This record gives sequence, structure tokens and C-alpha cells, in this order.
Amino acid sequence: MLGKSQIAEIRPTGLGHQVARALAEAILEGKIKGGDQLLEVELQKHFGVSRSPLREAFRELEKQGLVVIVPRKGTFVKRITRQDIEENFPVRAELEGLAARLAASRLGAAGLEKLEALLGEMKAAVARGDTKTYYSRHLQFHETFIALSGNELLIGLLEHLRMQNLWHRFAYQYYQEDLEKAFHVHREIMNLFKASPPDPAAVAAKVTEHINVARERFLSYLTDYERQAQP
Amino acid sequence: MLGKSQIAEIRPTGLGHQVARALAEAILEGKIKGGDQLLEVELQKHFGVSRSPLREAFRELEKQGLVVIVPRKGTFVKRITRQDIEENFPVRAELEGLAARLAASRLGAAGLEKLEALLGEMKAAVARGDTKTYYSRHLQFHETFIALSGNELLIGLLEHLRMQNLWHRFAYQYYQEDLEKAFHVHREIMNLFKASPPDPAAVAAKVTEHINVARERFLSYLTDYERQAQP
DNA sequence: GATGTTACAAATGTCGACAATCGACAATTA
DNA sequence: TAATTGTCGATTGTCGACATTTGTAACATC
Repeated sequence: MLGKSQIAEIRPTGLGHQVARALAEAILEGKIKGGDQLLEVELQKHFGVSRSPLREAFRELEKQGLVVIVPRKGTFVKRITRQDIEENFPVRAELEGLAARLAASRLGAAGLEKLEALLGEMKAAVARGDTKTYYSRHLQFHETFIALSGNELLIGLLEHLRMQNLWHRFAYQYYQEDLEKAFHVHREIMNLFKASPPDPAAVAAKVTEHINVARERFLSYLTDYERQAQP
Repeated sequence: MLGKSQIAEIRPTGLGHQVARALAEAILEGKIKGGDQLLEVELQKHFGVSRSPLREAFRELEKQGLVVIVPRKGTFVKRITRQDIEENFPVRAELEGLAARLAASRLGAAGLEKLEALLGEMKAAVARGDTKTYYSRHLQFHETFIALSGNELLIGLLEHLRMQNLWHRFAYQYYQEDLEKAFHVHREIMNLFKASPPDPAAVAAKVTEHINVARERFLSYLTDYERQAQP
């Protein structure tokens, strides 16, 4: 019997799914702005499909939290409010803390090695001032120990909470401010993971704190951004 | 102008929604068992609607985590595995702990009063040995401080996680075992809420611990149940 | 006997058309 | 003129039919 991960999982198809992917990409990239209505007839002409798969795509996007379906009114792309961001961070902080705690008790040599490799790439990116690469590896670092938690429910929830962050576009500029400091926290987390045996509670606390601190930084950044955008 | 609360608010409309409600009830009550396939043609005849609203109902149920849609195969009611239960408790424990922490900093006199009233009913139910009422008020107690957290995202997630618990049917028998002990924990939680000022971290820790303990109790109960059901 | 092939039936996927509903503007009335 | 009512266009909701895919079972082949 082959290991599950060895088999290329065909994540199949369906026109609706393809349309959903296309629309999700368009939304994430900002090509469709928050509050816009997704007109069925219009998209029908655009994609060359009938309305049935379109409506299924809408449902899929709603499940991902990218759009809001209002009965008898239509489908609108979700408007990200300050409240959404304020509420997202504390939940993610607790959940990623839990993920880190669980991972600390389970990660083997392979897991530790992967985390260390990513941390190395993050360090190199910091040295080069390569914000984009740093941001990418930073996301992977989190995704890795989340996956190592082994709790499928937790993994799915966090994937959803992170996906919901349409505000990825802000993030570049956000992280440019203090790459060094951001990296330092992750080295601390890594050290806690490497301890033998690791202290799960300590890792959880560090991760939770890290995200809650990031929340404050991000919100103050957002405040500046709002002031600047509204003269 | 009439007060808003005086007018019967016509709820979400749509045939699909109605079908979804009916199916959800049937699933929760166990009339449809885990693993069963929801045949479109069959339900079409049963409900007297076409397949379009049926498919929308399926999507809605999928969003609630009650069914799983497999492309080109069909939709099947979710099978609750032991793993699902094992993974649910830790996540809920963290999230309800967070909710309690947030609530501790926000609950006013009205919130405290409502919690105390529910605790009173719980106590009375314990004295009467009225398991069903105790269980109901116990759920309301949790729902109340969750709502008092004020974090809409958190409230929605917890509602989902609690809804997912198809295993409500087990719960009666489960809680019958030690009503007194279960009540005692909630009195402790209440006392922490009542402190002035309350210590948010202490409340969070107590709630988290409470749920994690409940997890162990429930799993051992489930083990007995499984042994008994498989002679 | 095991394996591969083909034909058929059943279920889901997709489509275009019709019906119901909402929002905005026009018509009516006090 | 302001408020209410009627009408129309636009948009979503629902429907039945057709297309595509999958699973199965009979059959042929090695």
C-alpha cells in the first residue's frame, strides 16, 4: 500500500470549481473590489458557462469567506472591515498557539529539519533585504508547524483564517518596517522547538504572543494607512 | 413606526434553505445515518422540489459540516469518527477559553445577572436530578459568555464547532454520570467572573481546563460505548 | 481462473427557459 | 408638494431536459 502522500491527489474538477478558483484569484488580487456584486449574467458571458456552475462557485466562495450571498439580492465580495482584522488576530493567536503546542510534542527529526531550513531561508532573505521571499518563507514556517500539529480540524480552521486575509496585499509594506525584529521572534520560537524535550506550553505562549504583538503593529499601520487614504 | 422587535421578522427565504433545515434536522436526530448518500432524485420526490434548490441545500449543509460533497459521486452525511471528537475538544477548549477571557473584561451587570440566573437554574436542575434541563441550561451558560465576548468571528466559529457535535444524542447519558461535579466547575467559573475586577487569564484557564477534562471523560465514555456496541 | 473489454444503467453535471421578486421611477391622490 | 401606489426592467430563484461520468455486470480473451 502506498502512503497517502505519495499519490497525486486529483482534486478534481467541475466547471463550478474552476470558476470559483478564477474568481477567488481575481478577488485576492484586488481585481474585484470589496462590495462589488457578482452578476450572474455578466460572469456567464465572461466565462462561457451557464448559471448553474456559477451559483455553485458562489457557494464555494462563500464557504471560503470571500463573498457574502444575500438572498434575492445577489452575491457580493466581502468587505474587509477593521473589525474583521481586529477579530481575526486573537483567534489565530490562540489557535496557532495550540498548533505549536501540539507540534512541539510530535515533531520528529524531519519536522525540525524542515523548520530549520525555512528559518535559514528567512535569515538569508533578511540579509538580502528580500521582503517578498521573507514573507513567503515566513508563511511556510507557520504552515509547517501547523501541519505538524496533526489536528486536521485545527489545520483546516487556520487555513481558512489565513485565507480570509485578503489584506495580504498590505503585508509587504507592513513587514518591510522591521524585518529583523520579526525574524528574531521566529528564531526564539525555533529554539523552543529545538529544546529537548521541548516545553509545549512555552512554545504556545511564545507563538500566541508573537501573533498578538503583530496584531497591534498591524492595526497601527492600518490606522496610518486609513489616515493617509482619507485627506 | 412600529418597533422592530414587534414585527415578525421574515427569515431567510428560499426553497433551498427550507430543504436544508429539514435535512439538518433529520441528520441531527439520526433519521439519516452517517455515511448515507443523499440521492437527488429521491429527495426530489420527497420534498417536491427540483434539483437546483436541493443542490443549494447540499452546499449549505456542507458549510455547516453536516455532509461531505464528493464530486461526481454525490453528497454523503458526515461520518463522525473518534478522531473528529478528539480533535474537536482541544480547539473548542482554546476558543472558549479565549471567549471567557474576552467576556471577563466586558460583561456588565446585565451579563453577570444572566449568567447567575442560568447557574441558578442549573443548580435547581441538579437538585431535581433533571438531566435534560441541566444540559440545556449548561449549553446556554456557555453560549452566554461566548456571546459576551463580543468577537463575532469567535462566536461564529464556536457555534459551528458546537453544531458539528452530532453526538449531542450521547450527551444525556454522558452527563448523567456526575451532574454534581459538572455543576461545581461552573460555579467556580462563575465565581471567577464575579470577582472585581475579574482576572481574565484565570477565567480562561479554568474554562479551557474544564473542556479538556470533559474531553477525557467523554472519550472514556465513548470507549465503553464502543465496546458495548461491538460484542 | 484471472484479467481486460464493452455495454448499460444510474447518478451527477450542465444547460437554457420560465417564474418570482426586488428597486427605481412614474403616476396618482390628498 | 409630499406621500402613496402602480408599473417596468433587472436579477435571482426554480424548473425540466440533456450531457457526461461512473460503477457494474456480462462477456471475451489470455
